[in-house]
Amino acid sequence: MRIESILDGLNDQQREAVECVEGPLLVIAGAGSGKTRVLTHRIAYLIGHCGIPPESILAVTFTNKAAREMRERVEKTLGDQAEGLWLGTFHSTCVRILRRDIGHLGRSRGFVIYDDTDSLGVVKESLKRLNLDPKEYDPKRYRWRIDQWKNDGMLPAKAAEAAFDIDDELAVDIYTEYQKVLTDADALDFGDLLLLTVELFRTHPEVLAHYQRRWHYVLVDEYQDTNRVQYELVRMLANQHNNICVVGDPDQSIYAWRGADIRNILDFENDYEEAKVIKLERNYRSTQPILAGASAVVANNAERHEKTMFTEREGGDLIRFFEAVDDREESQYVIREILGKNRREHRPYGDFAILYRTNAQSRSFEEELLKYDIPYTVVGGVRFYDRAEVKDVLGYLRLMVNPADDQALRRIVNRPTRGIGKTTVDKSSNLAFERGLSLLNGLAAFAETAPARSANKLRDFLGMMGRLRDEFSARPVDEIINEVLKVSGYLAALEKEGSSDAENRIENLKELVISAEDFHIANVDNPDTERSELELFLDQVALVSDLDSYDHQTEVVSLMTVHSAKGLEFPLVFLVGMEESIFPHASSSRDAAGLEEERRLCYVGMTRAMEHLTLSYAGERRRYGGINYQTPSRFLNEVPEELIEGVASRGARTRDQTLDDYSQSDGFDYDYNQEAAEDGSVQPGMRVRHSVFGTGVILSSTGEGLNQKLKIRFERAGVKTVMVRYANLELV
DNA sequence: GACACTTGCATTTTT
DNA sequence: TGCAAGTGTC
Repeated sequence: MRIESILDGLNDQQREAVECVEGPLLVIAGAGSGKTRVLTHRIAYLIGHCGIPPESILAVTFTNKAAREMRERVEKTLGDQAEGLWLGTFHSTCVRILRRDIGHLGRSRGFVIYDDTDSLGVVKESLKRLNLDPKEYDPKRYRWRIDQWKNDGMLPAKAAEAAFDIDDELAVDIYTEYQKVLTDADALDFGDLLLLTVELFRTHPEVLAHYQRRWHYVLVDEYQDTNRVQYELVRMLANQHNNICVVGDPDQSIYAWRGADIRNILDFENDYEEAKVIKLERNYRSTQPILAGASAVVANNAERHEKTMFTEREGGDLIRFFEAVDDREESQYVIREILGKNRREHRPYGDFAILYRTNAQSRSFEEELLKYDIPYTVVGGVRFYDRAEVKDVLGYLRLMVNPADDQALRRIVNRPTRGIGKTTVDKSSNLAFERGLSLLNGLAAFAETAPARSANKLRDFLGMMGRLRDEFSARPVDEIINEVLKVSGYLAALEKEGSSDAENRIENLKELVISAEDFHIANVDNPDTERSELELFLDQVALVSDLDSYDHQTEVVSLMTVHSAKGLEFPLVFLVGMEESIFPHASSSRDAAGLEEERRLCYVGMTRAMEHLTLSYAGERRRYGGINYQTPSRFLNEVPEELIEGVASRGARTRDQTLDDYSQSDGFDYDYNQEAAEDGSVQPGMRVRHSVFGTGVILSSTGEGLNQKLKIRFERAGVKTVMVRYANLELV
């Protein structure tokens, strides 16, 4: 491998980050600065130039998508030279370690992975065992608390030491019970995957030593989002060789609420002696106004690593502000802009993204997109593998692999309904608890004494599960799923229902079978002698997110939360709902830290845009049934005036005008109230009234006719730049 | 045990 | 307002 081809096309800082191979390195990589590029080229450089064997390199990311993209890019450069490289998410890395070594902790290697729903079920079960009323003791709150402890690397014993009041002590009791329930079910939740790996390393230095010997080079992506356990994990692994390279951007740390600790990245230089720091400050993504606007906003944060981003994409459109009368007008405006740009400028729909703070905001935009038949995808929301029908089928599969999986059993025991209801399950559950059995065995025990009718139903069910387990566990997954759908009566029940919803579910199940086929095909070449295909399949689906399957399609508008948009980019971005209480969100704005995280989130949202950014807000908005009067987000005031182009609301007229009016014309109707501009009579020095900004004096103008841009000093609103085309101007 | 009705609740969610 | 979980009735 020639060194030039690896270093070609990198700027000086990127190149330095790639070549600085030994010792601790922190790469502060601003938005759009080529972070992934640095990581992948660094790996290629290590292997292709330095001759480091791929198996002594570990690279960890947060998402499967990031891992996949990095792997693809590395393989593109190195081909099969990269074989043996360990590149995965934190969670998948830990799963692999635990599948091999969890025995040292006295746990079984065949554990299943519980998702959030399962883990909430475990909290409920724990409350029950402790005789606590779930109405008085909110299960969600305790799940949250337990999760915090796990993120902080604390098992129940540690948590007990740190508990500060009676309520927290009770939470420790629940946490203790929770871990017992998990262990009984031979299950690990997401937090356990990390926590137990760290625990394993802490208590078994010889195991840690094995991995330290193996990995001489450790790389971590999105380091600003690491929590305490992840921090410790990385630290332990890197401790031996000290060749640790972390990449991240403190300004894009937006997961503190999930336990991420921004200090991990801010303190890197103190934590690792003689750490080198390289800043990537050149942005390759956005035009100057966008980058300057976003940077100005985030500069208001106090807790910050100073950095100055720049772009060579000078010029470009100003950031557009749109003030709508209400949420409906906001969505109409956005969708009409999309439609207009698509038709007039032939912008493919894939160039557009609508970003919002909360998922609930997607609705009005979806409705509008549907009206105009514009193709779109909503990222996030319900994951494919979280759909009820998919989870049901997976429940059967999980139970086949692990008969102790009580959460899976509870889910599917009466789905489709087969006459095994709440009473039967409750009785069996009590019996299981008394005798220390799994719920499945509890059902079997209960069948012994139950009245004939329920006993028969139970025996049918147990027999079916037994047969599935004995005869199908070792088959290809797609075959197993088809068999489950058949013998459980699941498919038949859906077909009988015949509703469109049922048809939808059947479609989803077909999709599941297809993904199982794909998995089978991919797996044939690379058989794991120790674990069955079914087990591997379940591991994989437990660790995927909706975002992982998100493909940037060229003809589809993307809708998602700002959180989901991190790492993505779009030529044209609408960041909507820029209002106090939404963005920043009311429940995050109470303390300075929460507000700063919201501001970083705003920065993330704005920097997704490559060419054009519109920030919109509505004066009133329907929320929770009632109408709320909204004030513009404080973040809007933080964008420098000279970067803004204001666009006026169409005000009352829009509200009366129905959409049909638009679709009957060509959908565009911009020639309202332009009397003042039509004869070119608008000139600097004139006084005008703007429907939103009030009265002001025109300072300067550029362009002609409808495209004329005016800089106006408003008495109340300050200096704004508006376009005659959009502004509702009146001469005064 | 199944189904209709009521009630409470409503950030973000890489795994 | 709109949904999901929980409660009450047949």
